[in-house]
Amino acid sequence: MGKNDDAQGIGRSGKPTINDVARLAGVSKKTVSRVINRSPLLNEETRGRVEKVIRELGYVPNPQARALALRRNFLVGLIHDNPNAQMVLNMQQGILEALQGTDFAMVVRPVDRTSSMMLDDIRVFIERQRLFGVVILPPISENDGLAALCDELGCRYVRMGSAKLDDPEHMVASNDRDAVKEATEHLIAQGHKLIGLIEGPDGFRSAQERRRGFEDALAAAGIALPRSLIARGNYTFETGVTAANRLLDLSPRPTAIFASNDEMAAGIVFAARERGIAVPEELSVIGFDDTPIAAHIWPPLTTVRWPIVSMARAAARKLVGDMVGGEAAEPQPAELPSTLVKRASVAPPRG
Amino acid sequence: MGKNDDAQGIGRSGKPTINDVARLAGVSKKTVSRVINRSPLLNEETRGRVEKVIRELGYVPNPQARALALRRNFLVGLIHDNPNAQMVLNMQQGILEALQGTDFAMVVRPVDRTSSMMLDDIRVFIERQRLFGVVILPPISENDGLAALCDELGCRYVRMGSAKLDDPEHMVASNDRDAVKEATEHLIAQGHKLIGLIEGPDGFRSAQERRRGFEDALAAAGIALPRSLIARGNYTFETGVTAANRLLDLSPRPTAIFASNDEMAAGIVFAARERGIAVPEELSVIGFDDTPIAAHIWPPLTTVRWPIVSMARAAARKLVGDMVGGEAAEPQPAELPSTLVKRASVAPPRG
DNA sequence: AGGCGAACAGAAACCGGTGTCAGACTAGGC
DNA sequence: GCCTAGTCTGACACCGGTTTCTGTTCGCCT
Repeated sequence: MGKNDDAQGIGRSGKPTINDVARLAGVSKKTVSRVINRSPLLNEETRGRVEKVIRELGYVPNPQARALALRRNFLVGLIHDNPNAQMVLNMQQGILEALQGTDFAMVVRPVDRTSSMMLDDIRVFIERQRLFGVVILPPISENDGLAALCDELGCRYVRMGSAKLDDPEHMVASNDRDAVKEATEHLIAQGHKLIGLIEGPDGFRSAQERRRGFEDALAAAGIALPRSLIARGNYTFETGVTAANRLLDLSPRPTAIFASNDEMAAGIVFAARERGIAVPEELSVIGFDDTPIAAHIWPPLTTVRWPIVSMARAAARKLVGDMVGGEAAEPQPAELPSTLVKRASVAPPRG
Repeated sequence: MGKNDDAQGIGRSGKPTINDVARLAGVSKKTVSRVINRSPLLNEETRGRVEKVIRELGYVPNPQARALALRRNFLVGLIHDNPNAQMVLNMQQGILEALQGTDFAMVVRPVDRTSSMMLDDIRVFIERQRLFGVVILPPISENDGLAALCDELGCRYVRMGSAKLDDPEHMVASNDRDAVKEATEHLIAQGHKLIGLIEGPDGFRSAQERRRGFEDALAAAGIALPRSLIARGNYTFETGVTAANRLLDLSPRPTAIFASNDEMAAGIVFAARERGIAVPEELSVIGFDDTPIAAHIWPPLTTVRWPIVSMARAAARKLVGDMVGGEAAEPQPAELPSTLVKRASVAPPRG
């Protein structure tokens, strides 16, 4: 259609504005705005014409102006308080994949769960940046106060976690319990009967779910689980070493140990090595997460692969889904499967 | 709707605006703006009065409005293309520490160095978000085209790297060469004479610097360095295994190997373990970076601690330094020292 | 014919700050 | 006392969108 009718092209001094688009398309600003914001009451023919001009001009709406007018920034926040760098980075990757090609960017916000100012800090963060939404990583995703804060601020949120909560709209979870049950059954199938557990910190949903999966498998096999075979760590390598030492002091000694994450599983291998206990010949080990360290120690760890990149992608899509067209708009799953990865840290018990 | 011109406090419906401050302080918007932006031509008495009102109201300028008016967002970007999650996360931590208490937030942008669209993607990223500045991580920090792009876009930048470049204004570096020299001297002091090197990828400044430090130490000790003792990896665990296997096939076999980063050093330990070679009794290993994996494998790795958190903090302060008051405004160093961390992967050679 | 709603134009206000420039007010020189 | 320079301040336009409001045109219904 007619373009450079009367006025020149675009203002000489930079990128095209909404006025340029309106003028060249022969419509009003408001109509262009309707196109951008996918208003439903719009003639298809008009929409097409405007979109054509937008494409030709390479017009991109100024995010700052939109943020000001809409009182909402096109930013999704990533809130985490996580000791595991690989996990956080994988989450970032998943979110960025989902945001690829949209107008959204990601801002990262690590927080300190132990600080009394935490919720206030997050409040300031969300308000100041006028975040569109946030993805909340475990373990802090289990903090209901934070979810309530998001609701109060009108900030969308998706919590990531290890088990489905009541509200699938705000949740992306994995099925840790089933996966750990499967992993434990793998140990049992190898002939292990004296199996230790290093569980995660008290109050963590993931720790609870994984412990339950462990107990499920033992119960199903009719194997007793004395308290003494359960130790607790806080998901760090060092506490894994400590907990492993406690279990390895037992007599009779367990022939296998499941750890609630890979860091602690690496701690088991480390502690065993210090004591001259051979893995997997004298001690089988299974971890959880499948972080790089699992494959990079000797022996490589059998572990449960936690689909965090997919989970993060799903979470981000769930957040921005209805703001963008196409594939992202389709409903995102609330649960993704974890799978057992068999490597070299498991063998049948001796004797 | 909702405006209350009367002398009441603030509109009940939200946070105080610059107009509220102006009205209560009995000055104009512009004067408040001058206070916020630390304008020098301002009566001290007026400034004090306005600051008092700002404090009482808890007023915080709206970042979106400022971004629109200034055509510049209060965001610093982190650009990286890095395989090492721990390093990236440490960088994020350092940057966030420096940004703590300022008006700035951080947005993260991983890029694909191999993509031909990379520079275009980054251009769009910087322009769209109107970034105040970016911190560029190695190895992509060595890309001069990217620095030129930032200059063109009027976006401040700080490159992080392993050696000082010409321009200390845009650089925060470590002294890898000296640190590796010291690490290698440590091996030599233990009595090693047949020392292998697994260097990083071709074209990486860090790889080059670390190799030079290695060569420096050998040359100073009068030890020859045949080509065969040098293998190359690309900073991943897997290539470390491959390179180590090549070196361990040699006869005579090296009694020590220095790897240009910890991932590859972990690969050496892994490969040695596969072959039944005891570390450190039969093979000493030194890595670089001091990532968690260094302390979490057996034996714990002697390595060079790379001060990336401090470097990132310095980089971010250098970026925003003159925008905020206080300590951050003081000039930031262009070089920070790496230090040798002695652990258990080094021992005197046998015999 | 008159009525009605959909689709859009155009103007103006607004979001919450910042730049420009003119004017007021003070101090010093004659 | 008058003029000039320099210091401080405020009115107003502006950044680039969105929203509100009043029309206007057109097609369709009764």
